[in-house]
Amino acid sequence: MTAKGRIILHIDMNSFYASVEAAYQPELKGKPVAIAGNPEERRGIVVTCSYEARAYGVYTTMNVREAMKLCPDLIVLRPDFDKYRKASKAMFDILRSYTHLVEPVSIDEGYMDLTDLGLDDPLATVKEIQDRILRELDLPCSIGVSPNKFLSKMASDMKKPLGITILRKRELPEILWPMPVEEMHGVGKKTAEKLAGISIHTIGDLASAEDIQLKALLGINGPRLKNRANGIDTRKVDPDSVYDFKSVGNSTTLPRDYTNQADLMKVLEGLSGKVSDRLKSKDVIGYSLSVMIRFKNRKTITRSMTFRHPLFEKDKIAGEAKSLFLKHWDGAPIRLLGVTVQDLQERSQAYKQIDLFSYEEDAKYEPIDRLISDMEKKFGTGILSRGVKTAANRYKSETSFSKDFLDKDV
DNA sequence: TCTGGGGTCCTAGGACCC
DNA sequence: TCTGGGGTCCTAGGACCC
Repeated sequence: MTAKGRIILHIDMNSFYASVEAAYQPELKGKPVAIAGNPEERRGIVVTCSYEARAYGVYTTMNVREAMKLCPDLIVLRPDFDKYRKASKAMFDILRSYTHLVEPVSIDEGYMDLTDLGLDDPLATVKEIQDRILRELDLPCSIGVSPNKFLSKMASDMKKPLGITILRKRELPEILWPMPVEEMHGVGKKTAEKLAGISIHTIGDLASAEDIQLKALLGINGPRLKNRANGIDTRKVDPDSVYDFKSVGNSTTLPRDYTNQADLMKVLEGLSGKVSDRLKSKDVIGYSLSVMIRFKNRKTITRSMTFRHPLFEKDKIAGEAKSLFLKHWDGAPIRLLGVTVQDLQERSQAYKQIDLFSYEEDAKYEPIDRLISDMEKKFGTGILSRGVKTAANRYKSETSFSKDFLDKDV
């Protein structure tokens, strides 16, 4: 049987932020470098570090002061995301010069599908890609090559930095199956613990586990992980997936725990402003809002609300975020606040809905609960029920929210 | 080891509809 | 009045990833 599998690549930039800094400042090369927040603040943690720093035991999420104890010569730089975004774009431009089937996953990694290029020697092309990124941008990457996304992702992780790893299906028993199951992409600490409970310790154990048992333990994720362990993954490389944002949020750990309401309101305003700016620059609007609250003891809650009218203006987002926060705050010291807008839609798609629902000036921008109570006053209590909410959502893009709509059999 | 900020996807219960 | 089954929406939380 001829191998008619696909040729999927996973490109993973090596210690990306640190490498970008070294590309800008060659004197950093060969030195222990960490990108981190301010060590004076509790936010001061290592975001990325060079391989030289890792040799000292420095790792991502480590406190900067901890890191400097381990490595006194550590060069600590503040992150410069504009720089990283620019480098990322240049990197993806190189990938796209081969095929449009490039799917960015994050700022420093992505997938490519080379199948349809009909290459005689795919490996030569893979080497060329790695080489060009290194020569043209001065940035190292590791590349995994296999018939699907999952295996390529696993493969790119196997040789760093500057590795190229080819993973063929027939090699799975030898290469993949002996690995601890927690090294599988998609298996974290909790899942690994659960799996250990039914004596699954390696990827091979998972590959031969009972479907029913996995489903009972992990839900639909169980059989999916088992498939991956067997090298089965049918996900396509989708160049458009980057444009499907599901949410836009900003959060911040406060310099100290706050209890003063005015201070907290200021923070929420700042976060709302950032979210609003980002929504506008992406040209999207949202229909629900959630506020994340982390207390002194690190316990974290989220409180959310769905709206009839789109959110994108700073004042609107801030107003709703504040009232949502105040509704659930008892004065306890706060460590972190976050504001996120979800249920996004392209702004161009949204104009008609704004029109449909502005049947009444003061109903504009009201959350549905208030809108409904207003309408009950107008049309009588009997006519409206909770079901109207569901129905309104179902029909929101097809019909107008008017007396006509209320007369419909819903 | 006591720790950031950006996300995605899944689960589960209550309320409701048909 | 009690009964069932399929489904959606909303909210909250958890696991995971980079």
